[in-house]
Amino acid sequence: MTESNIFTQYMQKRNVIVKDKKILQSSYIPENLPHRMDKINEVVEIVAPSLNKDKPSNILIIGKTGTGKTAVMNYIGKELRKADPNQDNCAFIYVNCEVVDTPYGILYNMSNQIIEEPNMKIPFTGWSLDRIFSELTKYIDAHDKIYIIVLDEIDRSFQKNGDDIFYFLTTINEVLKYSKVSIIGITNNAKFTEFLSPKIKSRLGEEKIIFPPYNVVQLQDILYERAKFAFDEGVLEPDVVPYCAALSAQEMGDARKALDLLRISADIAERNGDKKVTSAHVRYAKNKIELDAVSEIIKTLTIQSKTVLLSVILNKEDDNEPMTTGDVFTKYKYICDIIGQSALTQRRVAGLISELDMLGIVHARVKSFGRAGRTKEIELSTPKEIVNMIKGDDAFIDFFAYKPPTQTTIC
DNA sequence: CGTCCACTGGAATCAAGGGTCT
DNA sequence: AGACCCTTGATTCCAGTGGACG
Repeated sequence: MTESNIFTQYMQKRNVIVKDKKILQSSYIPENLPHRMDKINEVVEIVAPSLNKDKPSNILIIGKTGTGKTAVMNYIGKELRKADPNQDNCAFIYVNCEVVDTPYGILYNMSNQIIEEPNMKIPFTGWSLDRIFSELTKYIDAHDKIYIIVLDEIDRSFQKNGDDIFYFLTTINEVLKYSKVSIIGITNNAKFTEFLSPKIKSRLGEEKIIFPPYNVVQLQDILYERAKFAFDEGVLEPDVVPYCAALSAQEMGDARKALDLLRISADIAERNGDKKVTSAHVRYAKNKIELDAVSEIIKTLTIQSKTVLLSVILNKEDDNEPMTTGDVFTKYKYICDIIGQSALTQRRVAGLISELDMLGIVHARVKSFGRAGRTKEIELSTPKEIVNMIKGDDAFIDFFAYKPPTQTTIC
C-alpha cells in the first residue's frame, strides 16, 4: 500500500467507464478491420512475393483521410512480421512524411529504421543528402532482402521539396545487386500524380489502389467493433455510436474523426463523473475537437503570423466590411510599430495571409475591383475563443497596454 | 475594347541557426 | 577551427491578371 498523496483522492473517486483507452486511439491496430478485407487482400496479393525474396510492384494508395489507408498498411506490416519474424527475406518500413516533411527528415527517419546497428545510424543533421543516399544504398545491398518502404502522406513532402527522394527511391533498384526496394506510397490527394515527373509517375504507380470513404453504416460497424472491447455493456447509450457515425459521415466518412469523437465523448463523461456516455457528450466533444484543432495550430504560428492574424481581427472589429491585403498590411505595420517588431514586406505579409487561409483560420479569396486593382478579400473564420487567445498572447501585451495620446475610451 | 490598378504567384537568393566531419 | 550541409523564414524581382472604368 502506498502512502497517500494528492492524487489518491482523485484516483479513488475517479469513475472509469473506458476499460481500455488505447483501443479507442486511431493509431491502434485492431484484430479486425471491418469493410477493408478486400483492400487488404489486394495489397497482400501484390506484396506476398517479397516473402520469397521477389520484388513486389510499387503501389500507390489513394484515398481521403480516415479511410483506413494507414490502418491497412500497419495491419499488413504486422502480419508480414508474423510471417517472417527475423526479417530474413523482407523488412517493412513505415515513414510518415507529414510529421517530418523535409527531405533530410524523411531520409533520416527512414534510414534509421532500416539501419539496425546503433553505431551506423545517421545523425539527425549535418550530413549531405548525397552521403545518406550512398550510405543507405550500401547498407541495403549488403543485407540481401526485400525492403518494403511505406511512405505515408507522400504528397506533403513532395509539394514542398520536389522529387529528389522519390527519384532516388524509385531508381535505387538499378544500382542494387542483391537487395530490392519496393515503395508503397500513400496519398489523400487524387491529383498527386499530376505533379510527378513522368518517370517517377510510372514507377510509383505500377499498381494503384483506391480507398473509398466509409458510409454511415460502415462507420457504425467500425465504432462498434472497437466499442465492444473498450466499454462494458450498457455504458454507451444506444444513440451514441450512430450519432458519432452520422457526424463523421458528413465529413467525408472519416473514421479517424469518428473514433476521436467517441473517445473524447467518453473522456468527457468520465471526467464529469457520469456513468454513461450520451449524445450530449458527443455534441460537447465535437465542439472541443474543433476548438483544440485551431488552437493547436495557433500555438505553432510565428510571431509574425500572429501579428498578421491580430491585424485581421482588429480590422474586423473596426468595421465589419470585408478587408483587403492592403488594409491588413497597414494595420500590421501599425502593430509592429507599437510592439517594437520589425515589419515584413507586403509581399511576405500577403504570403502569410495565404498561409493562414490554407490553415482555415481566415478565409481569403482573390477578387478584382477592376481598375481599383486586384486583391484578396479577407474574412475571419474563427470562433471567439481563438480571438481571445490571440489577443491574450504574450507578444501583444505591449500593444494592448499602449494608448494613443488622442484616443478616447471606447465602451 | 483597351487600360491600368494593386495586388498575386513564382523563382531566385540570403542569412541565421541547427549540426557533422576532418 | 574551418569547411560543409540542410532548413527555415524573409527579401527581392518580375511577369502576370480580372474586370470596372473611360
